[in-house]
Amino acid sequence: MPGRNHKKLPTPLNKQPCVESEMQHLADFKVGVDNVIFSVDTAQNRLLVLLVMRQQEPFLNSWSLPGTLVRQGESLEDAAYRIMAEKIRVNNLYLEQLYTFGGPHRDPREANDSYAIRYLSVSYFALVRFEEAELIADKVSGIAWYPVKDVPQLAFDHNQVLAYGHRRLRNKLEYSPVAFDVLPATFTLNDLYQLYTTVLGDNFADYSNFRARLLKLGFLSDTGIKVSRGAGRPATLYRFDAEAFAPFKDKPLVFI
Amino acid sequence: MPGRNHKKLPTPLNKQPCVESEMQHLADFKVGVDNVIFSVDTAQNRLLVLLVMRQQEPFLNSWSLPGTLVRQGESLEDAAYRIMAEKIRVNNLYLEQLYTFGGPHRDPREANDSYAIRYLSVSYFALVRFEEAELIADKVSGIAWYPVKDVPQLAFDHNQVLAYGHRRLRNKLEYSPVAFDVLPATFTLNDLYQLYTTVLGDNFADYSNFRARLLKLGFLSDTGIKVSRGAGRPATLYRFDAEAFAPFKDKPLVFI
DNA sequence: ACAAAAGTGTTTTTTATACACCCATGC
DNA sequence: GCATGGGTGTATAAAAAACACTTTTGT
Repeated sequence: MPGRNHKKLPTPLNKQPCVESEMQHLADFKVGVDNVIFSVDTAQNRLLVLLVMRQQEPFLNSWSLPGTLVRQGESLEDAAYRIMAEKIRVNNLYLEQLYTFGGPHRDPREANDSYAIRYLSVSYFALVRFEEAELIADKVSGIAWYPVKDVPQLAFDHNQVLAYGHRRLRNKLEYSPVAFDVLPATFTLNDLYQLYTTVLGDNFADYSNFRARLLKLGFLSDTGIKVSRGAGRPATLYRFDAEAFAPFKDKPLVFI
Repeated sequence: MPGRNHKKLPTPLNKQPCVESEMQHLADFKVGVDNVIFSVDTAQNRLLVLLVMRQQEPFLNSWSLPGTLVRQGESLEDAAYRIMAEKIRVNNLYLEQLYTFGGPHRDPREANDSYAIRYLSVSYFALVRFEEAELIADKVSGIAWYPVKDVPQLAFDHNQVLAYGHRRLRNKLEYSPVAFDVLPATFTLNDLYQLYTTVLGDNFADYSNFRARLLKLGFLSDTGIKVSRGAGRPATLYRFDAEAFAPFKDKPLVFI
């Protein structure tokens, strides 16, 4: 499990520094990139993650995070964007590296003997707008948004990767303005509030205080446009003002 | 640069799913682990990072972060702990994964043609107690604590890795109790305060408020022992009480 | 008219910040 | 006795939390 670690050091093995002759003991790797792609269905207040059905061994016909192996001349980030481009059509997205899982035997393709190629996975975390995201279902391959609450058993250690991504998402939402990457360009304060409650659970300020706090920060600009959603008073549409937000960057600001 | 990313997706290249025939286009990797090892010299109020002088090409005779290549059957974390054990003798340490740097051409051993082996680096972040850390200088290899303020040009992209590690250290210190892994088992509140100012700069609460806040949290237990350091009133030694801290775990608590 | 959704304001409590002051020791 | 580092308290400002209330729409 990634995260904190407190351990005693093994007793130092008074060994020689790494020399050429040791080359043969080094592991050879293929490097995979797996994306944890989140979106929020504001209509149904559900946090979703994108899963694909595996078309090949190992774990044929298991759901898994969309992933790929890194190609020659391709950076890790390139690979992560390639996965996105293959699975989904979006105009905006937020993407950052998550964690690298690299223990031996995490991939069954690694034969039992220790001379086989190792498979290492660098995971990326992505956030896209649900409404404008168009899934690319190439031929019969399964691809679907799953509510994170009921994801099934996944291939490899992907449940663990997902759990880690979910934790990161919660943190990101609290400490940085990623929310505005998932919402449409203009949104109501209620949309924003729903997003927060959906992802974080409703253990934070009530709507009235949430509202007051955010407006005081001053990086939401009133578009003047009102939109009516069924009964009730129409809501004003706001727009995220990146320039006005700039001064808050890298501050330990929390806007729950 | 690791961190936030907003990008347009490339236009989706309507390609086939990854099949066996593509195996030959995949990159082959050796995986390195590099550790950013910090300690704090409380006597001189300096934040230090451990550097080693490279004994081999590439970057022979450049300072670099201590690192190694991952061996067969060894996990990434194992490799990180092995580096520690080879360079330093300590009783306690904090260690966690930092970031994975994996672009092509980040290592000059990668030949110019794109068919060569790629070198990927998984960095780890470590924190040790300066006073009890004993450096292991195997034969003539250079190894030294450097004040982070004046680290020289390092091998590879290690200056970048260090910068990222430094950022993580500052965050960790603010949001989690790592400080108690670097301090001796018993310490004065001034030791703790010095540590914070050294790492974070003194842009936070004055000593009196710092003190009041921490004591109110209740996870520092008074040992009753007083210690005198030159002139002035003797200070009480405190001990970090992990059990009393437990309820604060995973809370968005900030104790600056 | 009234329910539903949006938006405003007020009160109370808690936390942050600044700073004044007392305490114990070495020299 | 006085400089030095350790420790306590108070007064003020700001932020968080709770919640009552008004406004504007659809039906």
